[in-house]
Amino acid sequence: MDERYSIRDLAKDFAVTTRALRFYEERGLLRPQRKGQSRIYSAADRVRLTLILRGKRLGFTLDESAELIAMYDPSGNNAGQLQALIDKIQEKQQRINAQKREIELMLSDLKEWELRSLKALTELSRGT
Amino acid sequence: MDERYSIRDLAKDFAVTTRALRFYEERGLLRPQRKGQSRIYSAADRVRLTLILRGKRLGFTLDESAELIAMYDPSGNNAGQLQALIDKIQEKQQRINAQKREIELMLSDLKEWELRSLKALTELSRGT
DNA sequence: AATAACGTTTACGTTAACGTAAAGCTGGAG
DNA sequence: CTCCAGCTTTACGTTAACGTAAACGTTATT
Repeated sequence: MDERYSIRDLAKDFAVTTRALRFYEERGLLRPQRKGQSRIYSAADRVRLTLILRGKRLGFTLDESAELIAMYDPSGNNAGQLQALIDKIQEKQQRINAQKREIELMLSDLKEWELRSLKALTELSRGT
Repeated sequence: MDERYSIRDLAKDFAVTTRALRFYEERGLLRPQRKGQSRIYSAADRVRLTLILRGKRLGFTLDESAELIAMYDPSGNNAGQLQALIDKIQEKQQRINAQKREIELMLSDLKEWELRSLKALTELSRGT
């Protein structure tokens, strides 16, 4: 249950480069153990990496993800942390919803134009 | 109806810096006229700027916005252009919807945790 | 022992979207 | 004419998130 993974295992499993993994560590987002000079990743590290990548997909910066992961961490888990985390994520949700509305507006505009130009074309071909 | 605006007018109206405006021009997204050495922006330029900023809010790069604006442009307006534009924007819409779903999942997870930890706390204070 | 296959550190390179600063026109108020 | 505010060009600086390359250690295999 506490499997050990090499850096290449992780890179392969998550489709990222080893450079990225070392970089995340440098930025404090991962803290793999060492066996000699080599890094050894645990299941917990995989969870953290999952969160990092999810953050990226949602447009968070690495610093933001670091913050979120720290809040996720059940070490200093006073309920305030959790609520703060929820707040942060809800903010993001607002932005995404705003984007959704904006792009829906663009599309309805464009489709209206499309209709109009189609009509214009057919009328034109009828010599109206 | 074909008002003329100085670079500072535009910067103020759209809350961007003059540097940004010159940069957009350098990247081919704006083409203001010149009166002597100074730039003179038209209503059409304002529309283009609106599209640029909308693009930014939606997470498009400037290059992508340039492409979209070119398609918007009614100069070479064969209906194919319009459809291609719609397609591109629908792609973006998919991504945004995916983000929306993903963040909703995160939130429901978090709220569930919240519930659990609250329960744990109260039970603990009751000495259960 | 030699080679291959991985891993490590160190460090410079890259792209995007401007920020910031320097230094020089220029048109209008006084 | 003089001067300043506002415009211009030129160019180097900045941040994020790695890419890329060099040079070197380690281990398992041949």
